[in-house]
Amino acid sequence: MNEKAVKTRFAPSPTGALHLGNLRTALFNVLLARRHGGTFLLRIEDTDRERYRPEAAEALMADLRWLGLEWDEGPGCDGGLGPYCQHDRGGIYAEYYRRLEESGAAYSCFCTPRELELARRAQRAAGRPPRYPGTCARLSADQVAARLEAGERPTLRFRVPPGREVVFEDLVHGPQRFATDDLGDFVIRRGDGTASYLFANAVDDALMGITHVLRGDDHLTNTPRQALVLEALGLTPPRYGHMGLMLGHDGAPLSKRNGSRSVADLRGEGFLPEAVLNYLARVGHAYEEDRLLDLDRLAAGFDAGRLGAGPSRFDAVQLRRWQGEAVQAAAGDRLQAWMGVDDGVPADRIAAFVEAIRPNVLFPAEAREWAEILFGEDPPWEEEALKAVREAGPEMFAAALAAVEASGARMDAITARVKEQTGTKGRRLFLPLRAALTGRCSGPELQPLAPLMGPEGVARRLRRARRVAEEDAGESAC
RNA sequence: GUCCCCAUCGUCUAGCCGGCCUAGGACACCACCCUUUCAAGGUGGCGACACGGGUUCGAAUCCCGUUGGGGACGCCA
Repeated sequence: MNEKAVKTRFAPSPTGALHLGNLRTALFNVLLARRHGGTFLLRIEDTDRERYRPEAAEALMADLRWLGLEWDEGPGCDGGLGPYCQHDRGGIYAEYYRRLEESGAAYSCFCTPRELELARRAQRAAGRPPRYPGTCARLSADQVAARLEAGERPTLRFRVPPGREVVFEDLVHGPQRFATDDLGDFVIRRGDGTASYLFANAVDDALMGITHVLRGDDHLTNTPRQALVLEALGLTPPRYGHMGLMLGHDGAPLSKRNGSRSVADLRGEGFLPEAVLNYLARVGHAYEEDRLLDLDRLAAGFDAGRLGAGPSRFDAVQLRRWQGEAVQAAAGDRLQAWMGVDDGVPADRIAAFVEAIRPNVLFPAEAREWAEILFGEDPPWEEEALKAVREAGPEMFAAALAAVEASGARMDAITARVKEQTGTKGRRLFLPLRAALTGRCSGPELQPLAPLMGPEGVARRLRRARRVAEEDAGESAC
């Protein structure tokens, strides 16, 4: 792309939570703008009063901010081309509707939803494509006036010119060509006077100076309609790039059932924004670098020409992989806040605690489990751990206890003593100790864990293990 | 039904104008190494050009068809 000023946008409709699929298109538009030093605009497409949810727009913006996807222009960030909520743009649209009506490019349609539905059903049944039959396309001015007089509330329909071809160059698909004869006349203004998507979205892109739009493949066939509207208005359309949709892990459209989650869900689970971003940036786009990249580097490596045309599937395993990278890379104090273990970990040991468990946790919930294991009074046993302790026998823990009395909570002293007195080594040495101290067979390195628990904590756990091992010995003796 | 899009390892993908591909990487998986445990790390392995025709000296790469998936055809966006 060599255009001077690239301007992209994200234009969600506030009908619900921001989901992974939408977020990905937002991300790519941010990346494209940043890559070229351009601007990224946010526009709220809230023309549908039926589905509009007032809190959704705020939530959406909060989600974008959480991810670091700030907009250069949009709500709360006036660039002189607002307003940026379509609900507030009715006055602007009115002028363009007037022009379309005047030139005959649009006409009033009095068909009711019921009639239209019936017509569509009949067409389908007859094996024909369901398209507006043109019932109102040739109403005379008098007829229209009379029906308006009678109180009918028509929609405004765009008159698709017959026998033409609309051609455009898609950023990811290359040259595209559509016959207007395959397009039915479509509604550009609802009966209640609000603007429909096909109209508002296209007009606003042009009015707001958008140069590039990256959107889902599902919009590819909308493009010729939008191009026609803009052409009739003498406005310049942006260049479009339609990327393959992100599907669920089963290949079906993304839904709750097959992996789709909202940004709010992800945040609630403890996903780090950079993990989400790094994952999504690689779905439908490839990076040379397969390590965690910040937004600037993600932008630097972004190339709209490398966007995939084919669909891709959501994969939770890969998302988790990036989460792992993000946790390892995060600064200690941020991780501390993220873990939220201030209540369960003594203040003077919290920093060391964070570093000790960092390699072994993906989510705050796991951090809290480790806090409970290390600092709780009576941490729970895992079955395998209990087994390991019983098999080890009480002598091992007695020896460990002696080491703690002599040298404190030091793993090296403990293992040396136990090895010396019982002759165990390797897995048979470490596993029972790990089990005794943590109640688990796997986890963070023991070396830094012991000092965190302190001599008292270590001793208490060793006594508990010895007791359990003794009970077991007694039982077997019977 | 009409129109449109897509098709490389299990997943994300590299492969853009055909030869440098006995198809590369990452994640996952498996094995080994390392570490007196688990994990991390290191090394290696498993593993794909949907199918059928063309074009060509030569095709994953170009063309056609088949199959499969997706989308649009809404007073949703």
